[in-house]
Amino acid sequence: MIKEYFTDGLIGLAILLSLFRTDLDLANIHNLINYPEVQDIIQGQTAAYLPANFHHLTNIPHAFGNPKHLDLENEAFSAWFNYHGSNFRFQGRQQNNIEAFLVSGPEPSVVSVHVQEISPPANSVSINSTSLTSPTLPEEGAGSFPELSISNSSAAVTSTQNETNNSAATTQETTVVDVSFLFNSPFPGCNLTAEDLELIDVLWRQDEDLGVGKEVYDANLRHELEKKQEMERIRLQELQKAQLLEKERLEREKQEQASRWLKENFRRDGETGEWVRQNASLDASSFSEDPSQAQNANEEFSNLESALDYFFNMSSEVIAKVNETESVHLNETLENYQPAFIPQPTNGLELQEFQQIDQQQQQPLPLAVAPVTIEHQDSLEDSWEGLVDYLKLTVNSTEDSTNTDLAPNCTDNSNVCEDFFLLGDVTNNVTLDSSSVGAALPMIEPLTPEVDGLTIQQASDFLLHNVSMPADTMNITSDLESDLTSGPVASNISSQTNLVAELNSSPVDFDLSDLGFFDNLTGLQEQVDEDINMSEIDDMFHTIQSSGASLLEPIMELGQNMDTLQRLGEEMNQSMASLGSSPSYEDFDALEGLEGAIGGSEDFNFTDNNNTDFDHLKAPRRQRSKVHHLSESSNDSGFAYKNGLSSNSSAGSSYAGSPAGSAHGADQGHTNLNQYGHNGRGPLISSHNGSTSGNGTEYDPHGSLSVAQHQVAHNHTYNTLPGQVPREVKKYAHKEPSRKGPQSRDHRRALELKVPFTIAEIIESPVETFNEMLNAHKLTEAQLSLIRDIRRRGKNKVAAQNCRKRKVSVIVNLSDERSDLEKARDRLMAERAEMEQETQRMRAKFGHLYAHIFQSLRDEHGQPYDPSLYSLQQSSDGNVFLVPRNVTPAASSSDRTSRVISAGGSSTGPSSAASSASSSPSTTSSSSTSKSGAKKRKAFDE
DNA sequence: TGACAATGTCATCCC
DNA sequence: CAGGGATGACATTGT
Repeated sequence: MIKEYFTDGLIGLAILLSLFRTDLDLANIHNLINYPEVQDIIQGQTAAYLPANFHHLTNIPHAFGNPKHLDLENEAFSAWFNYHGSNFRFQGRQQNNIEAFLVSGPEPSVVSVHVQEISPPANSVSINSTSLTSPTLPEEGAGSFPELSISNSSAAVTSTQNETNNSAATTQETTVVDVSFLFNSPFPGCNLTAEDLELIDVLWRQDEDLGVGKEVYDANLRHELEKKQEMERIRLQELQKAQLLEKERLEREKQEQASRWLKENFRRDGETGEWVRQNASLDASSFSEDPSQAQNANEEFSNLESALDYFFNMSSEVIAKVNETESVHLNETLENYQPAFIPQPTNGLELQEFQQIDQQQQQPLPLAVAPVTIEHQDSLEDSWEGLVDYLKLTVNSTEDSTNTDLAPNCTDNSNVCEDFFLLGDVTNNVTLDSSSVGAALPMIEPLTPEVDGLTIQQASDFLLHNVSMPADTMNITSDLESDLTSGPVASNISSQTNLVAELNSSPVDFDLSDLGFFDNLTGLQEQVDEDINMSEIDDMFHTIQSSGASLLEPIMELGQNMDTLQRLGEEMNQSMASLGSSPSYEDFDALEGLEGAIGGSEDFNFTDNNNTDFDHLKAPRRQRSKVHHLSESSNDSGFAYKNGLSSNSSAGSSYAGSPAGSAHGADQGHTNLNQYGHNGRGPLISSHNGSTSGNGTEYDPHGSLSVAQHQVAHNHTYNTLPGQVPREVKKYAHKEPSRKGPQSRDHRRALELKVPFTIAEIIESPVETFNEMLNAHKLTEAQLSLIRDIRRRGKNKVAAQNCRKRKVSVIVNLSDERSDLEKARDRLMAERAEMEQETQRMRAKFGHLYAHIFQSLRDEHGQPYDPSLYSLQQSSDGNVFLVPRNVTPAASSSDRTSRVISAGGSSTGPSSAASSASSSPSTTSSSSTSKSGAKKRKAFDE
């Protein structure tokens, strides 16, 4: 509807605004302009649906190179506008009132991360009102886009200055406002006045205050940096490829050697497929555990175990390669090929730590092999059995990715990682040391080919977020793993996740994670190391279950947005539920009772397979019971229920015709409901004759028709032992004649009137037969009436019985549904509580990390930022920004922003004060309290 | 003997 | 339209 409205009514206005390239706020046009339709028209198709995200500077360098980009919050423009006292009212977009963002440049410290600032002119104290923002648009070129310069003075600027200004304008999201229609004096060639430069300098100084490096703004510097990094990346990739090729070649050779050795010394049993030693003389030598035998390549396979072990290791490596993950298997191979994988020690400390990790990871392999090989070296049989056992063990360990082998090592590994993080924490610096980054990359990249792009991207991106977020992701992953481990997951999954947690060098503990989180601000190697683990985890989960893999998908994306933390928890819980981590054991209660009640029905034996899948269990159960009930109802009474109730209430048909159900006495009557609840749902094997009358009364037809139709051995003897005769059967068997009632009355009357048919014949015979019977005999009117009444009453009696059975079954079903719903409710409530707990935990962790990061930030004076004035915000793409909080105009007098603005000369009082009262997108509600008309977004948020 | 459950019967609706 | 199923209401029977 909105679209229609705008396309019909406001399209003209949008086009006009597009021509003006302004977002003048005339009569609340501001709101209209922000509609996507209008933005679409003004800025282009894609820009309209992208929120003006000013945080994408590095990722989208030319996000604001859009010549149509609207920015009237630019304070310079505002100053100009206020100076001219225009009637126009410019309204800033509150959600864009980001005044600062924290970046960390390649310089080793925050303070030094600054651009080569342009020395401001001496007369820059007050900005000439006519010097407006730079309208330059580097993308468009100077001449191709004759933008406004309000200044009529076409002050000559040097080309260098112009270029610099272009860069500055680009990165500072300079307001592009074409107000030439106001002055009819378009600025030719984007030449800037000296005042423009002064303003730009002022703005730059603002940026410097907030620790913005020039390279962030300067596209040329950025491009150079990216080029350099790209070349380095290519070089590393080539080196890595060469190493991989070498490694593969060595592996192939070794595999061939192992195969050759196996063929020489063993033969494969054609029947069993087992490896049998060809020559017993090998026993003594080849199965000894003399370590000296494993010196050369051939001797490495001096015993079958080692050869097969190598094979399995190879298979593990293949798995690892397929997953494109450098997992523990690869680390195992490092034991043999370590020289090929040791990177150039550009950073001694880090390399030392890295090697420590490697050594830690390499330890378990011999530990795992040794006991097995020692154990089976006595005789051929023993060796054979041992081989089989070992194969099992090896297979298991292969499938589990040597989780058991790594188990004793994980703690040490974690400790190493912890130390690793702690070492990184020593620097305690927000910025990235380019040298350390460069040192870390060649170390890690050979092991992390799949994170290559990520690494390079992050190496080229010095924003705080890009180094912090993966760590955050890892922390979450650690939480996930811990939760999975602690959760009631199946044992194998649990072990897998344990392994994942072990493989993940990132400590699960919060404090350790915290350290890891922050240390990622100072170095990339930890992050990349964790990326390795992320890949490992991802692949692990792929190998565990697809649902498990689905767990990690959102996790990987989670690093993009901290807001998804809670969502992750929910997804995690859901996935855990889907994994069967929360099996609904209570659902088996009914089944178990049912199984016991049905007494030998094989259809429900599937409950023995320990299938914990709730849905898969319940669906067949209900289907089968329904099928049985339907057949039962048709068999039992011979009635085909026509109404809609039949399908649902047919469950009660199991109760139909049951002597236990129909003829039990008062002693059982009180427990009817529960009795039916268990008994009425199963496929009842009726032991009675399956008569339609069902309760064995005197006129129970026991007809041949019914008997012929109901040969199914239904057992309606509920709650009776196999050899026990049901009480009701006994009762009716012996007490039928004693029962006084309508049946006997009809029978008596029939006898009195000498009706030549039995009651059963009257009732059970089909209509045709019944009519033939009547026609075949000469019957009086009284006899005919009695016969018809008997038939009617008999039919109705059966119908009443069935009706009552159905009623009971409906009640039972409703009761069961209620019970199920109650159980589901309890389960959901428990899950909810669990998720809330998890959410709280995540919140607490987030708060802690937030505080940790915030306290680590320093301004240009080395002073920490005031948490009351600044806050860390994260955009949707994962960028983390330091943005000022919404402060009151009085408080903003001491604010840096306002200080800069006053130095810029645009001292328009309320305007400048309000300009500092900007807010982040997440605090727009609070920012709405400030004066809306005069708010302006800081120009340096790009 | 009354309460209660089971069952039968009737009336009615509906197919 | 008759036969018969379904069902509410009531009656009957047995415990």
